[in-house]
Amino acid sequence: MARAIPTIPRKSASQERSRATVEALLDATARVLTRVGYDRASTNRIAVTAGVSVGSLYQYFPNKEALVAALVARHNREILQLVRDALEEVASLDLPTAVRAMVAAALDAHLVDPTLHRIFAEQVPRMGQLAEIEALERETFQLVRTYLEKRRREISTKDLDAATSILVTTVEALTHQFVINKPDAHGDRDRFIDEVTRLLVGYLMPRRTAKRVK
Amino acid sequence: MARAIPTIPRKSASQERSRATVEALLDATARVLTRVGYDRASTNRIAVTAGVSVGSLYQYFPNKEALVAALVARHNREILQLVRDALEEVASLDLPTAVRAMVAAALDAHLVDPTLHRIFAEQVPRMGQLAEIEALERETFQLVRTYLEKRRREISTKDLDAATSILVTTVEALTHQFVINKPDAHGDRDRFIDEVTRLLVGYLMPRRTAKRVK
Amino acid sequence: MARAIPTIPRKSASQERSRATVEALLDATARVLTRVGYDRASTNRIAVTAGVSVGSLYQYFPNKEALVAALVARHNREILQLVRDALEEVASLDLPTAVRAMVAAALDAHLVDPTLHRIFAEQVPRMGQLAEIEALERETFQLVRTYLEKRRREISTKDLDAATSILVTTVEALTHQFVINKPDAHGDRDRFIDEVTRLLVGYLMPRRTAKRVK
Amino acid sequence: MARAIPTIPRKSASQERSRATVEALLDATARVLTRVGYDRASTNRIAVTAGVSVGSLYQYFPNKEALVAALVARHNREILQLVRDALEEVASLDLPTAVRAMVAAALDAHLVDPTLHRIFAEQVPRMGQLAEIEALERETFQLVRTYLEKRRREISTKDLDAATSILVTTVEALTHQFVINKPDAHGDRDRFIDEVTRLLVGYLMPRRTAKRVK
DNA sequence: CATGAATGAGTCTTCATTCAT
DNA sequence: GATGAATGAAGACTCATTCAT
Repeated sequence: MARAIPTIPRKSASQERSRATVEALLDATARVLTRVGYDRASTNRIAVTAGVSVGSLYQYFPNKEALVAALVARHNREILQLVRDALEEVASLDLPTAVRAMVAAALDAHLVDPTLHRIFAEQVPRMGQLAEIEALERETFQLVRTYLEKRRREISTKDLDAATSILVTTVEALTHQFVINKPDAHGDRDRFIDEVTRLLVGYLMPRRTAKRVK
Repeated sequence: MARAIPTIPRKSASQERSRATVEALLDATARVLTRVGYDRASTNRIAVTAGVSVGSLYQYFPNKEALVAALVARHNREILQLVRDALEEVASLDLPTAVRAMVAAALDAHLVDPTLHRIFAEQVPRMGQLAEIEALERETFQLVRTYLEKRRREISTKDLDAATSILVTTVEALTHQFVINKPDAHGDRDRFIDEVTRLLVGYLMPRRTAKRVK
Repeated sequence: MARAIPTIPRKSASQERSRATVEALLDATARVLTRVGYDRASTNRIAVTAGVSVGSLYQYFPNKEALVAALVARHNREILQLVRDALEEVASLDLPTAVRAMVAAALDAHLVDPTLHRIFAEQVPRMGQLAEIEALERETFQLVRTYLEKRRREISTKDLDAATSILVTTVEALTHQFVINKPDAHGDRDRFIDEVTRLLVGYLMPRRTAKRVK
Repeated sequence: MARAIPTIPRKSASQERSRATVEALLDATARVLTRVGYDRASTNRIAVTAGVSVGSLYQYFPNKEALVAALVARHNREILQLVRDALEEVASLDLPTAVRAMVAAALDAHLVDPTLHRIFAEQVPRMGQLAEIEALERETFQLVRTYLEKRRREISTKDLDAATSILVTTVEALTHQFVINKPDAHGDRDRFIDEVTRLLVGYLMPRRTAKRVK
């Protein structure tokens, strides 16, 4: 019998080419988006920037929105990974420390590509309906909720869903606003994290302070 | 002394007609925006809806953005008035009560025209540069900050700017999210206000709980 | 009292301008159609040929098909007028003479703009659903049927609908084929008319021959 | 004399595969044509439907038109066979019976694949220039003409070419119209055939009636 | 020979804006 | 000032066809 031919599942040449094209298109979309904004980002321009023909663009994305949505999804996936890692690291720590770490992680997440993030926030029409994006939001929710569940006893609020929702929304909003308004406030970073942490910890475990005082 | 010339600013007939046209255009913009969305809202369509010719539209607004910006401004002005009134009413009340009232006011504000609000939030490209809009945001900030200043002694945080910023951003984000996700959760309303109030009061006066316990 | 100002309903300037634009567009469509065929006739090319902007084209016609359909309708209307006139002229003549005149009229109709006619026949996708075109076909049917009804006693067939249908279809098909295949057979024209007349008269009044023989 | 080399045309394996691919492509073309119409029938879609790559399609057909032309040709060949068989069967019968049989055959021919037939008639740009299609038309003409020639003495018209032309065109037009307008008029079928037969027999042998009357 | 990713010229269509009336 | 017909740049998208693998 002949020597076993290595057939480890390898992407066929064409599959790799496809993948490369898709990546090039997403990169180009990001570049064009940051350079000229959403409205002036045409599919033709994106294709040219990607070094690919418009036809190829439409081979992989049915329309402009889908293209941008895919980019958003990719971006969100990266961010989600940061959040996931952060939560994993703090899984065993006490709540205040964990919250602080999470806020820091959220801030880092917002700084992955701030320009792009800003574009997404300010210009890209919300396509909440897009399944993938919603899924990512739901996963973030779940990750946080799961963590809170483990710490349930330390938390005063009984409605975990509400607490999670408030947590996620608040962190997102404050982080976002901080990054938008102080793009280079390196010094303020820690103070900002302190404040937000205080806000959230005070919400989740108000008794703590009380008991101590007693 | 010369006879007082009546200079009480009185709109001339044509001035009034102008004003009416402008109002009609803004109303039409709102209607078209909510009906077909930002991208498909063309100036021609808006003009037709307003019962006015496109030419007239351009008589009053240099371009499409200015038109939308004016609508946003008008909408914000209404909302700001609600906030102003609310703050005035609670000026003398204690902080928890005041915060609760403000959250309620913010919620009301978001419910003035939820559909339009959603469109603004999700579809209208942010025109942060537009002077008038920025001014309104600044005024909101100032109103809240002024209130906090009066209550300074009850507040633990020393950095009032930071506190104001956090307050405004958080209330805005949570309120917005609540309205978007639960367009008809009448029952949840009070629980929502409770939670947000607790979050913010806990942040502004953490000692309170402690002292009481003692 | 001042002299009565003549207010005979006259097309306003803009209405006339509109009408002129539409006419120019239809003429251009005909020209482009005959020059490059249906498939290569683009709306942009038509607009340029008409000396009008594409935008104007779309002001009056929602799409290419509508434009072509309007042209077909205009062409059919001209042809229908020929048929109508011919039928009116022969209304009082005996059937054989009338049929011959009608065939001649049909032939003339097909020669109004043979190139265009050929394009319509060979290249333009049938849009049978278009109301106007169907209406014209129905009117032709009615005109012929009405004539036959008047001559009912001379006709052997009892089913007038069937007879009309056969008449119209046959004349149309034969005339069309003659024009297509012999674009310049001037001499054959009379012989052709003879044959078709014989075909149809033989169908409508077979007894005639018989009686004569007796 | 050299040993006879077996040249009996035998399809090689690959030749058979080729043939199968071609058939698959034609079938797919028919299916796509009937499903989405001519304009939306793209070569890519046809290839996919045929379970073949676009590249292969172009291996066998130089362009889209050739593909459709081949399908038309195949369809016409089937129809022609029906006509041929019908004429063979009636070769020895008297003219009225023969004509009736032919009309029936034409009707059957039109019902082979009415949807496809309709598409050809209404949507496919005439490609009269295509040699094969013209050849088929000429053969139909010849078949009919040959039959008429055999029956020459019974026919009054002297110009056999003209008679053939009129016969073929008329039958084609009437049959087509009948199929298009009454897709399910089972009952009318016989009456229709009667009428058309009467039309044509009356044309070919007008004396007949006369004689009878005597 | 088969494959199917890539191509890109060419379409249709929209819409903010202008300007003659 | 009002009107609305006209403009035309620009964009989204298609599809017959090619060619590297």
